[in-house]
Amino acid sequence: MLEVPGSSKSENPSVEGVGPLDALERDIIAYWVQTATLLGYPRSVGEIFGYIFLSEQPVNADDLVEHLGISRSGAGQGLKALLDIGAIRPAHNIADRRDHYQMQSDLGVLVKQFLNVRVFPPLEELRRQRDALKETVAASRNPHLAQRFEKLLRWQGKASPLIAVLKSLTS
Amino acid sequence: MLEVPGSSKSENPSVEGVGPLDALERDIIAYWVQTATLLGYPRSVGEIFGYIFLSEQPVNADDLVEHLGISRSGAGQGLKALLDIGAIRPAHNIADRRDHYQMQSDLGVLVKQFLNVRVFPPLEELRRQRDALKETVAASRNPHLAQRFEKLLRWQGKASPLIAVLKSLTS
DNA sequence: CAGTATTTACAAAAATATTTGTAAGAATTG
DNA sequence: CAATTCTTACAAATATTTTTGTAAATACTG
Repeated sequence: MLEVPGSSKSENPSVEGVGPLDALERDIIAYWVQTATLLGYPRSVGEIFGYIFLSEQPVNADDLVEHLGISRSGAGQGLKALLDIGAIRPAHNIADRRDHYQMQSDLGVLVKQFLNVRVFPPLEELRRQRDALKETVAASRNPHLAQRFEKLLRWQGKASPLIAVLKSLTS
Repeated sequence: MLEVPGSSKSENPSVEGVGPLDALERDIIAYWVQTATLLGYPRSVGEIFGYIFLSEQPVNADDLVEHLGISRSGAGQGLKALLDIGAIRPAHNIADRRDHYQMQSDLGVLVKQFLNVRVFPPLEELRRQRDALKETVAASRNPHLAQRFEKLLRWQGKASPLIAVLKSLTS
């Protein structure tokens, strides 16, 4: 499923293309797959990022198809997902019409975009819903529910400093 | 799929058991389902927590089967998952042999257990893998890979203050 | 300690998410 | 601006996760 990125056969002395370097590269990709999984991304996204992390040159979708054995559309979608969170960035001025990408070396950009795209929007959606429920609970004149929501809002209050820390990373 | 928790028919004046209070309760459970999803838990876990959040009395697995329309084993597994992260706690001294649970009102306990059970272990596993890869990369004498790992470790350095903040919540 | 009730473990079924293949849409080049 | 290449969108196929049902294990009661 995984081939050697970046280096051509001539640079890789291992027999049958399954030498020590390949094993290391597989392990590194597996590491990124785990990282992606932890962040809620599918395996393929981790593989793609791993491949780009390994590759010395900017990478295009067809490289991924060829070396990771995934479909063209899977490659496209994965690249889009990584671009969305700023994990990779377009590499310009390449003598090839196809879009090429390379690793985003600025961690700040990655964290910022990830928070803005993947963390804050669902969090704000939850806050919106919570606010709406709070109104309805108040109107319901149900003392038990009112008490539960008091607790919920106290929780929210305690959590907000932490969210503020994250927000500060965004600026 | 959802029935009215806590309150018996006599307390609930709505016709056919589908009055305004029921709608609100469904919405509140839906809120917790979304929260659970955000944290990587399946729908059922969110429903169970929502039901316990709503319920005035401690809840047992059969209550969940009856009111949420889930299977007995699903109820058991969901309760276990919630117990693991400290979202609910056992309610003792109940005149019933079955295990009863209620909402964990101490947010501190919840955050602490959640971090210890769900966040830190996979993070440490990644660190372990990263350290192992670092060794292998150093041994490989591949300058490009070495450079990539330098960057990775610099990233790790920048992220560690944030992890330290989380760790401090654990104490 | 025998009998019953409850919980846990695990394989099968169902539901959900991911990946793929194809076709339509843009963009680029000559 | 026609032809070609590349990308995007979306339905079908595949893979994975979640839920269920049953059976084994454990704990309680009389």
